[in-house]
Amino acid sequence: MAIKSNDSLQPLSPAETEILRLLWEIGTGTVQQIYEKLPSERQITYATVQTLLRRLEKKGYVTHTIEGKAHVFQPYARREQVVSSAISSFLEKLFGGDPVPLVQHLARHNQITVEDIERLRELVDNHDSENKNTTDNIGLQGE
Amino acid sequence: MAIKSNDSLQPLSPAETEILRLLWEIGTGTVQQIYEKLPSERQITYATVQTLLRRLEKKGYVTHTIEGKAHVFQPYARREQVVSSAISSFLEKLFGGDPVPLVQHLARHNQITVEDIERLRELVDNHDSENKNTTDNIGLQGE
DNA sequence: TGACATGTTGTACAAATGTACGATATTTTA
DNA sequence: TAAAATATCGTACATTTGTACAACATGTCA
Repeated sequence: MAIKSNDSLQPLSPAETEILRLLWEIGTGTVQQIYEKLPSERQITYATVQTLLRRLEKKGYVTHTIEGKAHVFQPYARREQVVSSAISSFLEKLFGGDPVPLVQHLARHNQITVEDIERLRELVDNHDSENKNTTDNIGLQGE
Repeated sequence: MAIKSNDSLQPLSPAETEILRLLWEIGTGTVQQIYEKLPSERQITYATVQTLLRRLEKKGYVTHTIEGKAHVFQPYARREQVVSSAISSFLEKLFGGDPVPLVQHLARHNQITVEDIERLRELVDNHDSENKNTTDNIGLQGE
């Protein structure tokens, strides 16, 4: 079966996201390798990981080449894009698209530190010099 | 049917989250009112909103009282808690639990401004004086 | 080269999700 | 008070999701 064409990916389910993330981490890998990378509390079988990878491929998020008898998977869709759209739809559902409450929540719960924020500020500052008018850009636009 | 007891809520689906958020916004409301609050692009029927509210109630996220012939719904689970757990599981799947890449992404894409970050810093700073040792608290712990 | 180990494929299947219709009950209102 | 409007309730139903087994294929190693 042909994989889905690259543009406009089908939605990623949570379990699929989890697997895709592991693949991003190792760059490229077999079912085995991904399976092994699962935290031990995560009790699913090899077969399940395999199914998830099959689905990811069908949806156009990964591809594979064959090496020996095993499939070697690698990410296919651009990570940046996948992450973007995951964040967008998450923000949309939970906060109507406004990212600020999300970040506030993280700050309040000490999940980001002063240092993190310091670093962020530099990030935004630099970005600013290339893209003016960052100041009032709140929220997501396209929907 | 009895609603689920308050502790350890069942998972929220995206569509349910969307509806619950609207209810949070208006505080209290009938199916009608929530239905009307949906963005016009969101093409679902009154009946669907109703079903979603029924499911939210069954899962313990909302309750209702009766007013005239209509049900008036209101949030039941603590918003803070719901948001927390939604963010946690989102972060878990997409970034293995680390919130920093998420915030970085938002910063890079100009979805949070320098001002936002400034405000955040104050937030964290104040928090710091009450809870020492925020400095190296990165990521989520419990899993 | 043949048995063993390890992969993949086909398939399954219950539960959750998204969506909504039709019947029935109950207010309103003319 | 009868009809119109509006709710709820029961139910349905196609998909997607999470999970996994059994059968079959194929490298690999003794």
